[in-house]
Amino acid sequence: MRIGELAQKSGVSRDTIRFYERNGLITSTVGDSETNSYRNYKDDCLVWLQFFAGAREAGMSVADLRSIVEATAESCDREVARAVVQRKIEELKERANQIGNVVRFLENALSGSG
Amino acid sequence: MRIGELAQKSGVSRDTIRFYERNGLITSTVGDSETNSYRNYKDDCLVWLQFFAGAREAGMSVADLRSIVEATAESCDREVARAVVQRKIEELKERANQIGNVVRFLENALSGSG
DNA sequence: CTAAACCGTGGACAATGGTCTATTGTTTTC
DNA sequence: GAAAACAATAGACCATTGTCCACGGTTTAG
Repeated sequence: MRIGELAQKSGVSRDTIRFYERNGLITSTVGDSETNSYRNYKDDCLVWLQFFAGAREAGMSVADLRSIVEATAESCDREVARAVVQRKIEELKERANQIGNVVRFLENALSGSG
Repeated sequence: MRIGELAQKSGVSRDTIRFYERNGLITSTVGDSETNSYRNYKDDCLVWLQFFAGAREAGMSVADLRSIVEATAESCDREVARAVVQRKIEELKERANQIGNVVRFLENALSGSG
């Protein structure tokens, strides 16, 4: 599919898709038309982009995402990939914990001074 | 207390403290020495800074923090403050949820392709 | 055929959240 | 009293994460 369709389906803007591509989060191929150099995106790009959107909201950096993408590439060791992802999971859980602390602090502040 | 002590106790760098102060997260007063213009920070600055550190880790922006600080100022309506803080709490909980989704996605990816 | 919509490339611009440096003056410590 | 540590201010600088714009070319719809 072309970038416009991908953008529309994923809800991620063309510019951001290109930005992600420049940063190695997704890849595309140049189609074989002789008249243009439009790029082609496979379905898994859509899946990734949807994941990226959620992950960014969850506070993961583009660098984090890249490390996951890279680790899970076909060429990579399964065990290494597993370790990288596991690590990110731990970090996310820590972050969730931290959010819990902050929420408790704020709730406490509310009831304490209310 | 002076900025150095505050930095050391809070674990937040002088530069960052000044940055926060410029952005209205904390305030200080100029001491009454005739020879210098060193600023004075009260104990509650330390409490705030510790909160800020956790809140930033939890993904809150400086603007978020400012809105909390401003809403909870003495001069402000208790009910307004409560509403602002409650709103932030909801946002944090949403974020925690989002993290949960991402974690589940990643855990699934691990067990799915493992 | 023509206008509208699309595409690629490249680079400028912007907001956020700091960090570092330079300069000048003050305290503290030896 | 000299050196080391601290302080204030101002401004430069940096990475991150996009967004926007201009350009020239392509495809599609009417």
